[in-house]
Amino acid sequence: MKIINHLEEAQDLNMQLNFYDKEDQVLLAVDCIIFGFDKENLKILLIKRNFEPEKGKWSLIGGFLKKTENLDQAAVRVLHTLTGLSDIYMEQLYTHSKIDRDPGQRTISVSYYALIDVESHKFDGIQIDSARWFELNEAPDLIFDHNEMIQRAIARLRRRAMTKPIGFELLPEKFTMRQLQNLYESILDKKLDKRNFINKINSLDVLIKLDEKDMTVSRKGAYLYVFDKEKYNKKVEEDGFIFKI
Amino acid sequence: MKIINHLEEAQDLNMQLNFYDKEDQVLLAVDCIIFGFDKENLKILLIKRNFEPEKGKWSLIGGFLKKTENLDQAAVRVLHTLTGLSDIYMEQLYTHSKIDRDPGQRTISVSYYALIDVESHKFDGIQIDSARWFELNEAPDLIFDHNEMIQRAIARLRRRAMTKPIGFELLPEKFTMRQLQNLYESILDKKLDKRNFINKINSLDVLIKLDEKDMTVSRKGAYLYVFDKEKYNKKVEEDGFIFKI
DNA sequence: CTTTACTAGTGTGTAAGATACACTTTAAAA
DNA sequence: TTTTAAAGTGTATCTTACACACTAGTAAAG
Repeated sequence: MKIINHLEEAQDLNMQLNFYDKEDQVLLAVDCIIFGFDKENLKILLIKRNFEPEKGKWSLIGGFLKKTENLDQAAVRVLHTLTGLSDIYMEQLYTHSKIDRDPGQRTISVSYYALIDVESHKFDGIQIDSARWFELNEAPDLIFDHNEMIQRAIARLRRRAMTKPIGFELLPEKFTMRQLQNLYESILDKKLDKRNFINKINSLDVLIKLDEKDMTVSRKGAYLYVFDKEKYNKKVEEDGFIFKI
Repeated sequence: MKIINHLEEAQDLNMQLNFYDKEDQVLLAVDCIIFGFDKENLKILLIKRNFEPEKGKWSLIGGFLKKTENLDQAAVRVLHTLTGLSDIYMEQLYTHSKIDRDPGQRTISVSYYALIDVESHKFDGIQIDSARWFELNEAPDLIFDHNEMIQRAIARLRRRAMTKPIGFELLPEKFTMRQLQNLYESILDKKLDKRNFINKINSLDVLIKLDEKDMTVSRKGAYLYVFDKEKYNKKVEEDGFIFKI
């Protein structure tokens, strides 16, 4: 009967599915969408490829997974190798597998996004001559499916930033309310009301206001704040607190 | 100087990263977390492995990616081959790459979750003798990192169900308000207030109330509804509507 | 035919949170 | 001392979330 046939068939296919074929091995790549914030605007770091295929075109930073590491480690290694950066917030995004996404060879790529504060890392070696920061809406056309990866990364960053305190990864340790607001305005791509924003942030009660001012922007000077990570973690553990902007 | 050295080093490594090695090719698997709802409870479908390694243990449904398909296609194929199901909602979740996750061989696995209505698919061939539905909290210990995959899937389902109308994938085409509420209570694992739930759903204005009752549960009978997908899509496009429970 | 039993169905008041909105303060520079 | 430019601050109103309890309808039992 149909079900029995299907059953036998399924068990056969089970075997087929699981007796693998060396032929079906693939190359796994990791590509990093690196977001940076320079107190004004949200940017992404791109490099001009100095190797084939697509030499001379702009692309994300990427590399291949090695047998001796997992994907998170590969992402960290790739980022470090090409930019000198380490100890950076990274998160896996999505795995891209269109058959001809890399015309040279069958490659599946796992995208990661990273968040860094541009100013604090200015001299970490990001000045590979071929690397450059681009405004989100001024990024050039990229190779393969890298544009799609960036779109996904932006969407994810937007969602995450609304419910997790990942924004602070993009700011220096000490920051002003205005910088924090600029950051959220960049991420969400819309203007926010100054008073409402400050009221909301203060009601979350996870920032420490310092007795110190940033005098570089205004005459009056703006108080500096730091994110109180311990307090935040404690609130999350104890009351299931959600950081909600 | 440091930066110049780093620059040269980086370009060298660029080459290293991109002159790939056949040695670094890996097997890519796909594993499916299949959620089902039977008008009462949320369940997952597991199979007892009839092949090594870990023969006899429970696991998710899975298989290997072939050179001729992308990951979405592989997930659809694996699901269809092992259960007979087709035309099912699926979404990519996460890529698992711990080095020893599969003790037999280096395998990276991409997890997908699928949503189906158990009743409507009772005779689609899910009765492979070794497959069974489990309540979420009664699932046995699974092989490899499959438990972790399920936890991630539950978390994702919870978040998605709050902002996208994917819940309807788990219900028959026609359903009662009580079934819809049961579904959300199962997904969120908490009781909801009947009146508030109905008020909220009605305010979303994407259901059509039929002139037809389900008489199987109560004497009075409960009106049946269908999800108006066209109306929903139109609202999303025109006003950026968000389905928010 | 009447009663019983069982689930479906319905509306409002209150509290909390979101939003809109404009003037005063501060300190450096002119 | 005046000017300038950004920082900082509070309240009223609207909207949304939540708590809450009784009536309606039908089939089955007596």
